[in-house]
Amino acid sequence: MATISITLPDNSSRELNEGASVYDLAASIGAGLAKAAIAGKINGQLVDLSSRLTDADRVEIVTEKSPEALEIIRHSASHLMAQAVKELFPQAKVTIGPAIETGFYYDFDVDKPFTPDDLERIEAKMLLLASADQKIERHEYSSVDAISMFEAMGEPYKTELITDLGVERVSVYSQGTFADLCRGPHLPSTARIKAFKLLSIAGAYWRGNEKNRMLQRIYGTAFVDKKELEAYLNRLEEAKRRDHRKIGRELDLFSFSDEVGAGFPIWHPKGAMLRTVLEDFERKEHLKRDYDIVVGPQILKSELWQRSGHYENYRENMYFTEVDEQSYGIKPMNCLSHMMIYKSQLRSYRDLPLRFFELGTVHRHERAGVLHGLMRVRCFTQDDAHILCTPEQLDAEIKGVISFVNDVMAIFGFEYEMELSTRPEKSIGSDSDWEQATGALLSALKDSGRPYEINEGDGAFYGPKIDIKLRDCLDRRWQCATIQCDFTLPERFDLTYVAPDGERKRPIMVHRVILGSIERFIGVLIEHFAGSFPLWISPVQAVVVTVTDSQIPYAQDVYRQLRNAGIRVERDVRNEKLSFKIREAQLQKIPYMLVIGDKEVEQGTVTPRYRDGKNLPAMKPEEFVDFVTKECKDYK
RNA sequence: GCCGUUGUGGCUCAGGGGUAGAGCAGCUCACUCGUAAUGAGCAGGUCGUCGGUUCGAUUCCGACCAACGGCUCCA
Repeated sequence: MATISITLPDNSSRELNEGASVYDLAASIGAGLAKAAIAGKINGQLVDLSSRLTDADRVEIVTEKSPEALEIIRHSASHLMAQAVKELFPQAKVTIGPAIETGFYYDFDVDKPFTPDDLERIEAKMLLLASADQKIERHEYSSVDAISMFEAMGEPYKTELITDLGVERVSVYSQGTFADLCRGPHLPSTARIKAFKLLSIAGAYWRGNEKNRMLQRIYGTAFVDKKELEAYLNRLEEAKRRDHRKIGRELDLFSFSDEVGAGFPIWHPKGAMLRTVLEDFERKEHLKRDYDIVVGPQILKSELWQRSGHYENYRENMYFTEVDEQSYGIKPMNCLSHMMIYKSQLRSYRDLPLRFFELGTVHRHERAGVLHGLMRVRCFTQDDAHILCTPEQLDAEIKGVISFVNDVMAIFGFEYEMELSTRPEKSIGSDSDWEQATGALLSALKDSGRPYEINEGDGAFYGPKIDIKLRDCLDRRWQCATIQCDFTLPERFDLTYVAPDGERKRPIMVHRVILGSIERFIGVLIEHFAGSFPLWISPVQAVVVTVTDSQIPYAQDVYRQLRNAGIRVERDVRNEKLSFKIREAQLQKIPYMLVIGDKEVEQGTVTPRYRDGKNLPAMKPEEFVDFVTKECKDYK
């Protein structure tokens, strides 16, 4: 019999009989590997274990430990779920069911939406089908045959998919009585799906288009083993515990009220203090980097919004009001007053770059279904700036913004990722504008030395942009900072500067935020720190607690002294046991509890207890002031 | 905006066609206490809003509002 030669990742080679599969290769290496194998990679291409090898292939065995394993397991789990649904609800039409970052989902077209009870039944069925050890087999068909096959099965979505694929041949994976159009690869058997859980039901549009029919989506997750599944489910629980809406209420930071209106947070004293600290920080950091602080009005004449194009493109999201027969638009963005400040005088190239910074509060009428705590609101404050510069300066300005973002994220301890979005199909501006701006963004990204991704065609119609997504301690990503180049506004408002040669030229405008919105950023901070904010941003940094009533006069003195020194201190001189007061301060996540008993009164000291339970040595109140001041200066 | 779920005192939740309960929080009193809950008593709700069915609705039905999980959109 003829043999073929296969090269392994370590560059060693093996001889196998012609027609051997990936599995045969694994088996020839070792029984253990054959058992652990779940798929293969032939010349870099993921394939099933049953795939045939040809001479001179480079082959890698994918096991549960491989990075690709999870995706395959989840994809197979989604097929298993579809099979379970079809068995329990034969009238359900299957559509698509991919693996996603946190698990998998499958969309079904059903007359009656699934209920939580259904979810349990489906999961139970899946367990049964998994343990049945059904072989998962791949078959290839011509598209024509596949279409008539799925037609016969009464699966119109599948035939639509095949038609749209526009290819000659498609692959179909089957297990038991269930068959699904799929590229693969998959596990060799359903028994290999060992740890999964269905999580939730949701509506989702067919092909993500809201004009299409709404399908019923079931989300689930799957892992290589039960232990990892448990770990993930625990992480979900932890996220629930850290939910900023819950902690926001517990720490009395903010609230929402039906009477005020959906999406309009009201900031309680402690939340407002937290904001104030962040805003002061921002002003300081912007001034350091040669930004000018500006302030514009909350409402501007509607004519101005017409000129900017917002009226045409953004009207649904805007609030309007009319006074003295004059229509005004409540600003959804801060750019217009910044434009007008630029235009208030003749600008020379010597004036540029101009960097206008505003903690601008904007109102946007977001669709009702998208509101989410502080993460998505209808009234929020952006740390917004518009940089107006010459084309030659663009490069340095973008780099400056990225290094600004980098500095700020380091202070808060966030990791982040960057994405460049390039020219979309519908866009304005010349080719050279786009080339230059995209080039500037790209070069700044390369310069940053950090990994970045490119989203082809995902930019705004008015210019390319960099989105920055920070990662919190649970590895979730949040869009906060963005840097956008804008060709429209300078054009529409006819912004110019006088160039060295005396010619009028058009400046380039960069729109950027660092934290994004104060609201969202605070939401992220709350979840990241689970409410235990670093000392420098804690709304309450310390609380003076007395052991008994006899220490009250001294405690009042200490409180006054710290307040006067600018420490955000509270006092708890209630007639309660110390342990009770400690507990309350602990639940409020106050960094320092300054315990005052007879000993402290005698010595004129306080004994700070940190919220981790450890005491600092007793110290004079002024020493504590120095300590906190120093820590805050270092952004601790 | 769309699909689904939910809406009972400040918070967490129980209950259910005959106008409502618990714990915590609050208030009062006693205890004067050294690092995560001292005890006792008191008070607090037109059961999201508006309609309908009914002798009678907080409970059943409908509409609206809001929240929650998603979709779409986004800082």
